[in-house]
Amino acid sequence: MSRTAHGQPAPGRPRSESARIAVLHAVDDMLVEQGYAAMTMKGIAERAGVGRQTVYRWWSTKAEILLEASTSDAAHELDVEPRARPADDLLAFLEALTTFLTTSPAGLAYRALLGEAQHDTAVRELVRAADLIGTATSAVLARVRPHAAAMPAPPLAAAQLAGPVVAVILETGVPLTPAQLADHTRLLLGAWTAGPQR
Amino acid sequence: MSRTAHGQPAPGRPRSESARIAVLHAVDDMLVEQGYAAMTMKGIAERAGVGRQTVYRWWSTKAEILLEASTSDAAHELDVEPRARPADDLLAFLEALTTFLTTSPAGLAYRALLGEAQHDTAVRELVRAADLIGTATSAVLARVRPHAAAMPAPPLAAAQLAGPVVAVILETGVPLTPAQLADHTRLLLGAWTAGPQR
DNA sequence: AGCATTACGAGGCATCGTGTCTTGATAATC
DNA sequence: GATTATCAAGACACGATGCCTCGTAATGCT
Repeated sequence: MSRTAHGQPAPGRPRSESARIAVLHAVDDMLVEQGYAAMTMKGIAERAGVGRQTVYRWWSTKAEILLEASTSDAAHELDVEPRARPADDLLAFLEALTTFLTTSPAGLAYRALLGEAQHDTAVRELVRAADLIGTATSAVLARVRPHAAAMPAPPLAAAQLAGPVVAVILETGVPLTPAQLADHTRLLLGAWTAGPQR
Repeated sequence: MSRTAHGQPAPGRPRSESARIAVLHAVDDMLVEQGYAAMTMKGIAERAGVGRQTVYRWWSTKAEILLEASTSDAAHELDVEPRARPADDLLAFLEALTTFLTTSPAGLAYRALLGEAQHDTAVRELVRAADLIGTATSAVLARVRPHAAAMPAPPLAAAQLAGPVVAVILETGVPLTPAQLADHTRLLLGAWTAGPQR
């Protein structure tokens, strides 16, 4: 349980860690009930039954709370069961990624954070440091790499695999279809397996 | 010069189109001077030497103004000169896209809009309707398609080409390197040319 | 030219969110 | 049982929003 950023959380020890947990639960609930835009620091405090100063004591922005509230869920949802065939492995991951970004509360939170990151440097650092999608993508790629001799280095390969999925959702809100995901993995895996075509 | 959304801009015709232009110029300037986050409707009006009501008369949100102010610049910057070889054509486009998203004022505006779109449905519709990146990408792909027999249908192909570039910038703020862009185009073009590897 | 219409700049207004500060109650430590 | 410090609650100043009202000036129609 990191103390988040904000410096140390105060000299005295927290009388109740439960205040932190109440806030995180409140944020979880409010996110699905009213969405990110309608969430306010004041509203979070009231919903959590907590003083406003208590919220500010541990987090300095909505983004920090949201990230802490959704990180573990996100990591769990993007950690797909390995499949025997590489193509199935990649496809299962991309489908999980799509579900995450379009329907999961944690995914919606992540998209909101990604949005804030575009005009707030501090949030950008938070998102980059968490790197939820990059980490999950790399895990899958590590399993597939032995079967794909021509796969580029991790950063580019991860971008090639997940980038199209992420970008389309961020730009339009509508994900690639399962058929498109299948075509994408097939083409990419083919290129990674076959080697450069000069 | 479209009248933007907002319904009709009012029954009477604009006494001076110059008010609109002043606002658009002010937004352009303020975007580079203070960034999107610091921009306010009040500030825009004052900077443009215009009453606040005048701003609200023609645009209902900051996002609408920003989109109108940067659309033509964006389209121009993403319209790259065709190259003889398909690989060069794709690479030149991706480099232009990278420059656009990381250094151009219009590109920064577009990223800010993309950010807002993640928690504002109305903005999402605006961005989707404009579809600046998708349009530019499709134009390039149309030139390359004759040389790439196995290229998927336009929506997927566009996502495969531009998605990784866009996603990495949105997620980290740091673009793919020129070398990575070159590797990406080479691999993609190879896969599109060679056909499915089953 | 003259009149009605309507946008215009300026700024007041209520409302809301933010982040800080204060208060009185409550729990932990000695 | 006294001291200390956290806590919930809410007051506060500030800034942004979007609406509304002025008096003014430009436009369209006759």
